[in-house]
Order: sequence, then C-alpha cells, then structure tokens
Amino acid sequence: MPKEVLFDEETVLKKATALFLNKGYNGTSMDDLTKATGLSRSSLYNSFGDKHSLFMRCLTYYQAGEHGALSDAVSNIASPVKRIKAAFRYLVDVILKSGTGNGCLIVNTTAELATVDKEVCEFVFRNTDIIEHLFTQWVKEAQQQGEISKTFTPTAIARHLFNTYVGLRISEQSNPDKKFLDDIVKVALSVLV
Amino acid sequence: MPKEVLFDEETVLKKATALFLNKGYNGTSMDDLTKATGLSRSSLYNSFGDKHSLFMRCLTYYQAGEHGALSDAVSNIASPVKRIKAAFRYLVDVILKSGTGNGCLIVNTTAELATVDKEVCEFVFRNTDIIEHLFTQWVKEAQQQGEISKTFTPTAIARHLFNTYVGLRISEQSNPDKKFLDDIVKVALSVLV
DNA sequence: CTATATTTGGAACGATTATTCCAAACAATA
DNA sequence: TATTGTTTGGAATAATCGTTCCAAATATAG
Repeated sequence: MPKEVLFDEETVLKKATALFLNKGYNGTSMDDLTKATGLSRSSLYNSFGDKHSLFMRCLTYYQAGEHGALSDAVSNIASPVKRIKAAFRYLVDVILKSGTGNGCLIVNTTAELATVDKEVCEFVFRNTDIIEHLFTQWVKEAQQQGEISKTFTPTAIARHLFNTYVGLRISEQSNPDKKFLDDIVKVALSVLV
Repeated sequence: MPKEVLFDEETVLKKATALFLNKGYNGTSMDDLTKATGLSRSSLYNSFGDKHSLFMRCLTYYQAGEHGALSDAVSNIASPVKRIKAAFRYLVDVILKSGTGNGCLIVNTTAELATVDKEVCEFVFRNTDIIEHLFTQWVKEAQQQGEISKTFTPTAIARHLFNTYVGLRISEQSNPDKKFLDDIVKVALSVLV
C-alpha cells in the first residue's frame, strides 16, 4: 500500500486561499504557495494539479466556507427581514474584525479574471445565481408574511442586495471604515419596508 | 534640437488603459503593452518610466475620462434627483453598449492591488473621496430643494450611491444582463424619496 | 551639410514564472 | 523483513517576466 499523505488537505487549501485572497491569482506564484503551505512543488502539483486547478479548488472551498458561516450566523432567525439585516450586520462585523481589508475572493476574482478565464466566468455566474436565489427566497418570505411591501419583485430586491454585498466587498478595500460601511448598509437596507 | 516624439501620448495611454482594463495589472506584460501600443520597449520606458508608472498614468487618465464623460452626460440636468437617476441610467447604458463586461479600471484595481500596493491604495482612497463628495453635493441639493426627505444624511446616501456604483461594476462582469442591472438600479435608487 | 540631441528598434540581461522530472524516503501489505 | 506504490524534496527546464543597454535613425539648429 502507498505511503499516506502527510499533510491535511484542508489546511493547505485554507492557506492557499488566504494567499490568493491577499495577492490575487496572477499576483500569487507557485513559489509563494509552497512557502505558505509548507509543501514542496511536487506535492502541490501531485495533490492539486496545476496552479489553475488549485485556484479553482480554493474558490469552491472559499465559497463553501462563506456560505456555511452565513448560514450559521442567521439560520435561526425566524423573521426574514431581521435575517437579511442580520446578514449584513454580520458581514460588516466580519470585515472589520478581519482587519485585512482583503475583500471577498470571489468578488476579487470576478474583477481580475471573469472576462479572460472561462472557467472562472462560469463559476462566478453560478455563484451570483446561488446568492440571488437565496436572497429571493428570503424576500419572498418577507413579502408573504407582510413584513415588506410588494412594490418590487423579490428578484429585483435580491439583485439589489447582491449588488450591495459585492459593493461592500470593494468598498471595504478602498475605505475600510466602520462609519462608511454602516452608512451603506443603513441606506441600502432602507428599501426593506 | 532633439528629434521629436513620433507617437501621440494620449493614444498610447488609451491603448494601454484598455489593456490593463481587460487583463489587470499583473495579467498585462510589457510585451503585451508594446504589441498593443505599437511602441518599442525603449520608447515605452523612455516616455512613461517603468510598468508601474505607466499604470498609474493610465489610472489617472481613466479617472479623468470617466469623470468627464459623466459630467457631459448629466451636467445640464437641473433637478438633482433626475441628475442622479440619469447618471445611473447613463452608466448602465455605457456598460451594455461597451459589451466587453470589463468593468471599471479603478474598481478592478481596488480588488487586485489595494491591499498590496501603497500608491494604488492612496489613489483609490482619493477616488472614493471624490465620488463621495460629488454625490454628497447632489443629495444635499436635492434635500434643500425638497426633492427628497432628510431621513438620511447626504453623506450616508452618497456612500450608498457609491457602493451601488462599484457593485454594478462588478455585477456587470458576473452577470452582464440588462434586466439584472436595471433591477439593481431601480431598487437602489428607490431610496431617493 | 554638419553637428547635436533625442528617439527608436532590437538584442541582451538576470530574475522569476509554471511545470516536469527523478531519485530518495517512507508507510502499509504480504 | 521484503516488496510495493506513493509521496516527497530539490534540481532542472523552457518560457516569460520587467528592465537595461547600445547602436542606428532622425529631426532640428547652426
């Protein structure tokens, strides 16, 4: 039987993801990745394929992590409007507590690669769809329970919420200030009436 | 007297900017730039310094161009609320007409370099401030003329508008669809009452 | 026409890029 | 313990990176 793998795959993904998040895809070299993960070149290639494959793994790993964290933060909130507000308060909280101002890997990747990398393009499109549907569900709930008016369609409001999210992920990098982000959330969520 | 420069500096900047907008800073090589501009390496270095200097020139060139285009599009609109709405309609129009889905150079650069490049960081911070102040002026006007309520401060609304703008510049890359962008604008600007 | 000053093209540079390769290390089975 | 199959580290690769350098080209001034 083969020698077993000595490293924890998730630990490696976590460190690689942090690196990509900080320096971007093109700004991160395989040398950086070996140093950050502690793995040698061959181990990295053997376990994750080439740089692009590793990056795609990081993207899905990051996506799952973010989605899980958000679920944990708001899943027990019954009121859909309160759930939406809590989600954005949670987001601002995470941004300020991380302190790095690195933004979101998926948003950053959209800006860096969406127009030149087909695989990335498909990923970010799917991701957009997933978030839009999640928000749409929440808004639909809110309208059915009479928490907010039916002036706009659930989809339209969901898209606005998505846009507010990605905006915040850029804004945190150009002006990582609590008042700035709070102002954005306060006004953006005032449409939920 | 010296031999005069044979190329038009603005034409070169325009082509270099288009390249950076499409492929990002790290994704664009000096070789790409020589091919796109038609200039040789030495001419490029001689006239614009190194890659980073050329990039900063492109950033300010792009900034001036965008600001000028926006001014031209809305400066003759007396009503501040109509002006804001026209600005975002103009933006969606530009996005759809360009068809490239490349987003905004400054937003993309924020995502790619803001946390690792001090000079870029200062630039995007200044840019954020400029746009915030412009929007703040418009909102202040609107409130003074009674076009919208004073529920929120002009700054808070301006920050929401800024956030909506950068969001749109990402969203256009993840889902370049007219209905999608129109929904965002429609809901986001519904706070102007 | 000559001299001058600057640009220009292209070769050349060392550093870094992503990737491959191979022998040595090693854990699990037989 | 011997064998097997895989991982591992590090050297090696070819390509590309940003940058420099220099001789040739060229427009102006004298």
